[in-house]
Amino acid sequence: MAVDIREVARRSGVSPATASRALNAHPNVADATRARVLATARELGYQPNQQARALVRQRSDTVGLIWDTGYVRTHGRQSFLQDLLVALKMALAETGYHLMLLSPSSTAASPSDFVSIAAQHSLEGVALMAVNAHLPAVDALIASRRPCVGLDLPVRGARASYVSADNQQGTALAVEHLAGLGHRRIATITGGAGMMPGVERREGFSAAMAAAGLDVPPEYVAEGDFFLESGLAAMRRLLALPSPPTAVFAAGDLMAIGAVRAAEEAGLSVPRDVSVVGFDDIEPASLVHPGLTTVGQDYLAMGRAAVELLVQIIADPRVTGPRGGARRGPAPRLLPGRLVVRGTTAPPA
Amino acid sequence: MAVDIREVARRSGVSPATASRALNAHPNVADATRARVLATARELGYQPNQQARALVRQRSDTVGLIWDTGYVRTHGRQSFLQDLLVALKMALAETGYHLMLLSPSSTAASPSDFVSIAAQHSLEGVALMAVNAHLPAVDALIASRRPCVGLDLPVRGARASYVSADNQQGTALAVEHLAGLGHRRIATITGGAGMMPGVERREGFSAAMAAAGLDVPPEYVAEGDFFLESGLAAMRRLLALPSPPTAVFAAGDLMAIGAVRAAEEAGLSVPRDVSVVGFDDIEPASLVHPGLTTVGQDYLAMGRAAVELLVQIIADPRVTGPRGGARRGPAPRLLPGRLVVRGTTAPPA
DNA sequence: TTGTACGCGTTATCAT
DNA sequence: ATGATAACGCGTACAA
Repeated sequence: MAVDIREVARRSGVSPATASRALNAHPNVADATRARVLATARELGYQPNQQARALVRQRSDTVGLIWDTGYVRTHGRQSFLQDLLVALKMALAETGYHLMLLSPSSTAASPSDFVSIAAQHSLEGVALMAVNAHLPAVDALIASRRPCVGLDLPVRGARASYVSADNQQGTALAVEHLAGLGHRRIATITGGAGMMPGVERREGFSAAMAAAGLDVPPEYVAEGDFFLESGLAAMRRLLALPSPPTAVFAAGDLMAIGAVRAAEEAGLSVPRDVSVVGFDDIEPASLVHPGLTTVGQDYLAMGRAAVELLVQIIADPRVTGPRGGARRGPAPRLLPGRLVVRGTTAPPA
Repeated sequence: MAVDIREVARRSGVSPATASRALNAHPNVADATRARVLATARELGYQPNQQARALVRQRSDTVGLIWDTGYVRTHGRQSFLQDLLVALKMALAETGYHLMLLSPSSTAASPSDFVSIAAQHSLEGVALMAVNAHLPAVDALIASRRPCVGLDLPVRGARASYVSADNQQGTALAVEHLAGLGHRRIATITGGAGMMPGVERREGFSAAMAAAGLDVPPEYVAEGDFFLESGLAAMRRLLALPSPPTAVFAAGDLMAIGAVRAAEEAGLSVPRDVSVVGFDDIEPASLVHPGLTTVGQDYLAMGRAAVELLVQIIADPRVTGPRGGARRGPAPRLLPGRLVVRGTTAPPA
């Protein structure tokens, strides 16, 4: 049914080798011959078999995505990651790569042996999302020198790097906005301690507050986990404080929305009684009322950056420096956030 | 670097053929031999090359997803589709299939030749999302007899079927809820005319209204396209009517949220002055204030159903009935919706 | 410039 | 029960 390269060759009156060369734009083939082969190929609707191609070329024009969606069952969706996936797909499409979704749990044999998965499919690169960066399986993957790019995940290695929001800058934007409005008692609701965005935004908050000459009492740091409920709970704790904050920076929009809800439940009005700023600018941020003031990430740009980075690492000749060169891969790409002022921030009462 | 089956065979003292049989649980192999092969395979960390495997077996344990995300650039994200993708991925992972994201535009040669794409990768099945079901490329794909499953897309064929919400039932739920509250002047904001959900919910609305003994004047049908802006615009038109509706059923949550916003902009209070019901129960539905009353879809169940359907079609021996049997594939799976009552519905003033 | 022959890693057929 | 051998479809030394 499917027409193979030998058929094309035969109908063109050349050998399969020549046909292959013609089709793959090799230099040493007569123009007339190439034209003839290309013509019959088009005519026959020839499409090279990717399996065979990958087998002999040892590459597959495919990158894999490792994304542990286990949290969905217990906590619900995470919009930003979904947006990111779409962006990744779109950016990848333009480069000609396909994207294969691998499930850490899909290999019954070795539950999370990313190295094997990648090798089995001759993946040219791997993108990682929402997995614990400290997993041995991730270390092993990086050590295997297969091109890797982390999305909001600090993977570094000879052929690995990552993209993420510039959390320091973004957080500073939020704090400056709040301070600029006149707030001095500013608290934060943090993301999970294990995730880079959580950690960096937590640290960025302290730094930005210090830069603004503001104090951060320990009780003004309420721990959350990026999901709605944790924002609700954290805000309740903050509001119960003897000296509650007049503004809150939440490390994620979902938590910020939870915080707003908690404030309203407590009989407060946002932003009159308390201001709230989020991070990410997920779709609901513009839909809730009042609209959430937040630090927006350009997820399409982030997807593009991730692909650029990955392509760059893939293209990089695997030159091992002296002594096997434990060289670092390209520098991470930090994408600046922009402040999106909506309706949850105002000067303190 | 990677260890192949011949290495395993050699170290086990058997031929590659026997090693293959042992590893693939073939019947005719001595227990002792199998044990030995399995042991050395594990010891060596042997992982079969999927390319080679797919090449010779003519199948790849991979299903493709065709999802045209072109709309993202112009209209923005569509949460429900993203949710659906996640569900698909999760369900697929449990069956051992991998999921390959194909971009209609990723093949420079033939822009949307799904048949070729599927053939090139030996895809065992293809899932379709957000593509125009009337595209010639889709017809060709179905005609190629490659197992297909549409997600909210009415693809039918010998080896093709689809899953979708039971739009008739879901819409009836919404209308009955509204009628039960005492509303009689109920309008609808429709989805795109080209998409199945839009069409079916439009028709379901008329049917449900008729069943409730209510009239639907033509001006009570405002056309939208599932995106927020269209909901806003449609609601403005409805409210400008000489005799505006007291309740509105929007075919999608985003449009419903837009409708609520338009009502508020017009100085109306929801649900006191006008009630609004949506469809899908996307994440923002529970986040907006007041919470959106809507017809909830279980997206995880839908993903599972899609995978079950696809697996069923794949497993089905391609028995062609008499005369080449243009038999229909399995019946579509319609998933019932459930009414999620939140804060945008109340009895008419 | 072109053709021959081999190998990529695996499974399937047919002997034994 | 096991082993040799031949595919699967393609790219690429090497020879011509």
